[in-house]
Amino acid sequence: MVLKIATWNVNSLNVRLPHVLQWLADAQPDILALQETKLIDEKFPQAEIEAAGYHSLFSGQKTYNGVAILSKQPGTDVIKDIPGLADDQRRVLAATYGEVRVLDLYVPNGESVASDKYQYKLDWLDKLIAFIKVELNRHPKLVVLGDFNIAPDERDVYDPLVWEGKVLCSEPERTALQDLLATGLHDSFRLFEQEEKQFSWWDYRMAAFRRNRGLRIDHVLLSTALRERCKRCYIDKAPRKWERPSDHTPVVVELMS
DNA sequence: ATGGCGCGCGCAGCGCGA
Repeated sequence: MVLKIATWNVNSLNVRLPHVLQWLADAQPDILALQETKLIDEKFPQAEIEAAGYHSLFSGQKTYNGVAILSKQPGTDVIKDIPGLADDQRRVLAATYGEVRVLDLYVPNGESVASDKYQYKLDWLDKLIAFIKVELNRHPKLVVLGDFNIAPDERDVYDPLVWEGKVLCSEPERTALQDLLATGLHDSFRLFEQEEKQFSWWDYRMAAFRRNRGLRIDHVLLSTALRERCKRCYIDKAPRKWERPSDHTPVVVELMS
């Protein structure tokens, strides 16, 4: 048996619900973590998702942010905040599915390295790392996935010179991601030999997708106990080719269960 | 060299994303 787990920043679930339902039908994931739903909980399309055979957990707000986890089996032990981080922004959702703990993240973008939002991003990542140390002790079988808004290294950037030192690629952000991995997590994409120039996000402008001018900023991180069970990690570019797509596309892992 | 799109909100055009 294979457990299929995916992450997708949908850039408005209101607009992208048909895409999500289509992708659920096509890919049949066991768990799909969403980011940027941009919906208050009262407007979450729970009935439509249930009709597709999926349970849902969600933590949303108006206009911005918002995370959700869709799953074939219901989740338990739900957390909607990093403990000790009082934050109105809905960026965190954790739940347990059988023996696997899932932590869905929408990491702050940061805007630019000179921005207050960039400092907020680095502080947020510090708090996250402290939380993950605790979470890994409680749940050795941990998946941390989502939109990290960090391209881990040069392989993850279409033109490293253009992006050098810029937000999403700056050294402090990359160091924070390395510190996060050092708690005992592994970038599932890099567990395997991969083709070059594979990305999970492409700007809507400049025909960036057609020219493959993208970044790999959406990740599925696995604890050591789950790394051994990971058979595959791939980026599914198909939804990025659909009409009116999100600028991100799903990243998928398959675990032996 | 710059900006170029798409979203929500709300009804014009701006803030935001990455």
